[in-house]
Amino acid sequence: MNMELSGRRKPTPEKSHRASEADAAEQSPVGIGLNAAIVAVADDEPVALAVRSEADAASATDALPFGPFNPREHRTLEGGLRAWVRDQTGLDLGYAEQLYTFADRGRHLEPGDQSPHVVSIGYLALTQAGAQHGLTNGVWRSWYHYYPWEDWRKGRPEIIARDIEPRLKAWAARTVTVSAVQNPLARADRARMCFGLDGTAWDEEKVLDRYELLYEAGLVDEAKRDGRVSAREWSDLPKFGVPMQTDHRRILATAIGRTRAKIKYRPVVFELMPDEFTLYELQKTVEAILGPHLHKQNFRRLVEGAGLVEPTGDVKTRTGGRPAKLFRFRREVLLERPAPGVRVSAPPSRNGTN
Amino acid sequence: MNMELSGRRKPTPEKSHRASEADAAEQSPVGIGLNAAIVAVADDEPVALAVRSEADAASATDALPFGPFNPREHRTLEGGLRAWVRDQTGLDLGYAEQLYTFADRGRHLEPGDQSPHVVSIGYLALTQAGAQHGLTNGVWRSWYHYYPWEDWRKGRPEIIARDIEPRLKAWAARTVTVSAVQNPLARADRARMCFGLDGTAWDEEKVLDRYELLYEAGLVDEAKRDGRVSAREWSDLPKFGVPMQTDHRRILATAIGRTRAKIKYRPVVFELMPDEFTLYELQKTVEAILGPHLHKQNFRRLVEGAGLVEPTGDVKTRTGGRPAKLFRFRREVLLERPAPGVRVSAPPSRNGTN
DNA sequence: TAAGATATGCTCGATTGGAGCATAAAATAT
DNA sequence: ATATTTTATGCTCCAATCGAGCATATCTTA
Repeated sequence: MNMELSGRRKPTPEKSHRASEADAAEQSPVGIGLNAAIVAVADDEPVALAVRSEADAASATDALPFGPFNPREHRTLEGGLRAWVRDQTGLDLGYAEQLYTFADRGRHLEPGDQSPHVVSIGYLALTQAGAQHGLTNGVWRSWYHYYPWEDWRKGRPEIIARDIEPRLKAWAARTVTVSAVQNPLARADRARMCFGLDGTAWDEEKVLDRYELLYEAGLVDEAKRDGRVSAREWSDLPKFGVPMQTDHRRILATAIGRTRAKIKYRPVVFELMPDEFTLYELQKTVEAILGPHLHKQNFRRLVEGAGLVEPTGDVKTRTGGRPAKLFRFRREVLLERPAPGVRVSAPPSRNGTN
Repeated sequence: MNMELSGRRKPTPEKSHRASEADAAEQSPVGIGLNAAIVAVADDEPVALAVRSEADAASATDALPFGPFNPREHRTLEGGLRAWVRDQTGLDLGYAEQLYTFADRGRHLEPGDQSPHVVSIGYLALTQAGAQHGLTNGVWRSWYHYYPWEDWRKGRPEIIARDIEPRLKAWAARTVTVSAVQNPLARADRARMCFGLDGTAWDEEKVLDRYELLYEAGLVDEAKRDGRVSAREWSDLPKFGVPMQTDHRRILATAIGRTRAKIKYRPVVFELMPDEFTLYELQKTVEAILGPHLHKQNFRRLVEGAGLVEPTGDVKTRTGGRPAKLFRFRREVLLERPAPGVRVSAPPSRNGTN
């Protein structure tokens, strides 16, 4: 809930009433950067492509592939993105969608820093992790490397109860409840909603909210790096995931949340799959992304019933048991129903407390 | 489906492998503009705030409120937006969310035009249309002023069968089916999906897709203005909604689509309502946005059952019949369920042909 | 050849949500 | 006043959806 209200009132020149867009360029030249969160699933593990920031060899951190947007060279943002992603990593992106534009990174600059402002536009791309796609730079790293609290594949991750919950509660208690306007939700409530504390349900889509809460509370490394006061109030902090350059972890969190949401109402899983696959492989891929809460028989029924797949006629043997039929994505669904996706129900509250 | 693949391959300097974001600023200084699609519902009519572009008095067109983003003055995009929206229109925005960043507007420039590139970041804001909010500039105009084909309140709008369908079919027939790679969906299929032709269901969220299809087909005024070839192949075109400056109609279309989608899974309707309201007023507001496909009794049951509202104890008389109970939004739901919204089912195919 | 593993079909029951009937309580017409 | 109209609101019925489990098929492996 971005409810920040700016109290400032600047003088109103006549000109501000004119909707001439050319004004903007004169007033605030900034650089446009494109960040790509390139997502795949490799061996039932959800991964993202990371590169190493070499800006400072000593303190090299992970980063998302990044490139400038040059409007003279590329007509569209997405075109520019595809071009440098290919140059930089060797990947030809298939599916790509815009995520969010981040510009409020003043907090990342040292006071007095005069470096130019950069607006970065985050993109989500889905691809297959197979080596056949000619990756030349960067490495696939598990999502959960950066966000261990998101990994519910073996039940509720320990880090939540052990490291996160007590500190967030302490952080919440530390506050006078200032203006409810600026902070529409109290800290304790936000912590409860985000991390499913006290019996509240876990919402796998709130990836960004969770990361930002940890940032605000000063728990993730980026908070300390950025000089957040809240980060100075802790001692002996354990590791809350691997940090990334500037705000790349925010962008990747946005990408993960979007992927988890979108997979449910658009047939985007198939961007992550090879041409032919078994239904169980498909299920494993969905579970890698959402968490393992799927009933096998029902998953089959839903996917087949929605007309999302069709059998190729072949079977895949060596599955360890009865050979599985191979299926392919039925592209025609796109011409039939308006919005099919892999509908999956909410997990039956595997939350322990409830 | 933005599947455009850039075939270009530019030289790969060493530096492009470095993820230093500062590069961007040096390479492509552009202006950042913020566009606000400010949405409200007035007298059961969904409206957006429009200002008049005075750039050229002779050919004044409607525009969305627009302002530059100056990173030196504002720390966040949203903060900057709120500031100039207030200065320009007198409105204090409540709810606001980022929509999309548009940068590919080379097509809007005359060949050889050297004017600086502007990236514009679109925002959606929801507010109440009441005069008490001190509007000082701009006018509320109905959505359907700009997109008459979106107005299904009295059934399928005539303009679809009379003006749109035949021309889109002609436009589709005019084509050799070039590469299926660049055009993942054939023109005819896109037309059918977007406008619910030939018995296909109407998807009220596809507002942007519909507008962009009409643009591509050269039917909306902006296409002619931008010198689109497809626009030159028509004669005696009727009016396909009122045009707007540059790509503001795209932005507003995005806003409308997002509003229609979001109202279903987040309690955002209440941003459009006064503090107290009757359930019927709430229903009318939802219907203004989505179209009138709601069963009154069920709507009540769903809204009350979801715990979205609570009675104030008062009633509103002078409703023309039995006085209606007044309700208010139960803000506590935000602390309970993860994602409540005004769940409404798909319209029972009010499509005529099926 | 038996045991184990995976694939796949089918049924049952709870929940959800669409549709309509019936009644309550006001405004308005007669 | 009384009847009629209009809106509000409670309740029931029914179809579709979906979670859950049983049963069976067909392979691999010991």
